[in-house]
Amino acid sequence: MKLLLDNQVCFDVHAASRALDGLYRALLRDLGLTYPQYLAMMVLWEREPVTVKELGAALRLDSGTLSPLLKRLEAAGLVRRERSAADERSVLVRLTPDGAALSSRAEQVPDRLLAATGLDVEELAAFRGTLRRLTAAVDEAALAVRRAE
Amino acid sequence: MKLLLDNQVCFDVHAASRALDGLYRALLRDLGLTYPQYLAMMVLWEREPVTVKELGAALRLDSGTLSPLLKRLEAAGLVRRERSAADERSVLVRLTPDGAALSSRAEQVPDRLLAATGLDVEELAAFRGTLRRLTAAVDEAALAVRRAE
DNA sequence: TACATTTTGATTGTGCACAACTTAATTGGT
DNA sequence: ACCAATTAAGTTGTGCACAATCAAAATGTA
Repeated sequence: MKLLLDNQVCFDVHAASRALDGLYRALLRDLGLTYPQYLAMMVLWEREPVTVKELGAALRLDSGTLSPLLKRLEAAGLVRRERSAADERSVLVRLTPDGAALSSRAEQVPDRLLAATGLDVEELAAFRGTLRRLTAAVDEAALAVRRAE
Repeated sequence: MKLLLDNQVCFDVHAASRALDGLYRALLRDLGLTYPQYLAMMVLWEREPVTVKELGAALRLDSGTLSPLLKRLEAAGLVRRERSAADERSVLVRLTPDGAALSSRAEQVPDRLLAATGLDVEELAAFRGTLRRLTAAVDEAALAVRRAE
C-alpha cells in the first residue's frame, strides 16, 4: 500500500525528534530546564538582552509559545522581563545572576548529547545538510498549500 | 562557544519535525485530521482491529497520548472502541464505515508530501538510515542516563 | 495633525507528548 | 486455591506548539 512510503520519512523525523527530546529531558533534569527552555537560555547566554521577537526568530517560535515559556523561566528566577524604553511594544529579556550562572552547569550537555547520537563528523555534516534543505523545502511547500486555499 | 554545535543537530531535527507537522496540518486540514491522528488511521487502514497497546507500539506512543487521541477520533465518528472479549484489559479499536472511507481521500497525501521534501530516492534512503540509527542510539543513551540516576 | 496600517506581545483554545498514578484484569508461584 | 506481581488503559498535571484574536504602541500617509 502506498500509504507506508511517505510516512516513514516523516515518521522517522518525528520519532527522532521525540527521542532527542527524551534524552534532553534526562540530561536537563537536574538543571530544571526543558529542551525548549534550554534553547531559549542558550540564546540568552550568547547575547543579552534579547526581545521576544528576536528570540522567536532564532528559535522559530511565536509568542504563543514563548510568552508562557518565558513566564516559567521568570518564575524560576532565571530570567527577567521588562518593556523596552525605546519601543514600548518590545519586551527585553535578560538573565538574572542565577540564569547566567546556570550556563556553567549546562556546559557538559552538548558533548554528552553529541556522543549519544553516535554519528561521526562527516555523517553529521551530511545529515544536517539534508535536514536543512528538507526543512526549507517543506516550509516552502506549506506556504504554497496555504496560498492555494 | 561550545553550546552552539550540538544544538544545531538537535535543533535541526526539531525544526524539521515542526516544519513537517505544519505541512501535514495544511494537507490534512480538509480531512479533519491532525498528523498523529493520521498516523493512527494509517495503522488502522492496514490492519484491524488493533489494540491500544499495538497502536502504541507501532507509533511509539503511550496510553496517555493515545487515549484522548482515540477518544477524539471516536467523537469524529471515524473509530469505534470496545473491550476485548478474550482479555478484558485490552481495548480493540476498529474503523467505522466513515473511517474506512476516509482512506481514499488520504491517498494523495503521501505523494504530495514526498514531493514537498525535494529529496531524491537515494538521498532519502541515506537520510532515513541516519535517522533510524540516530533514534536508536539516542533512545539507548536516554535509557543509560535513567539507569545511572 | 489625524487616521489607517503595521508591529509587538499577550491571551485563549485545541491538541500532542510524557511522567506519575489509579484501576481492573490476568498471570505466576507456592 | 490464594495472593503477589504484572499488564492494559485511563486519568491528571505539566509543558510545548500553533491558530486566531486582541490591545497597545509605533509608523506612514493624506
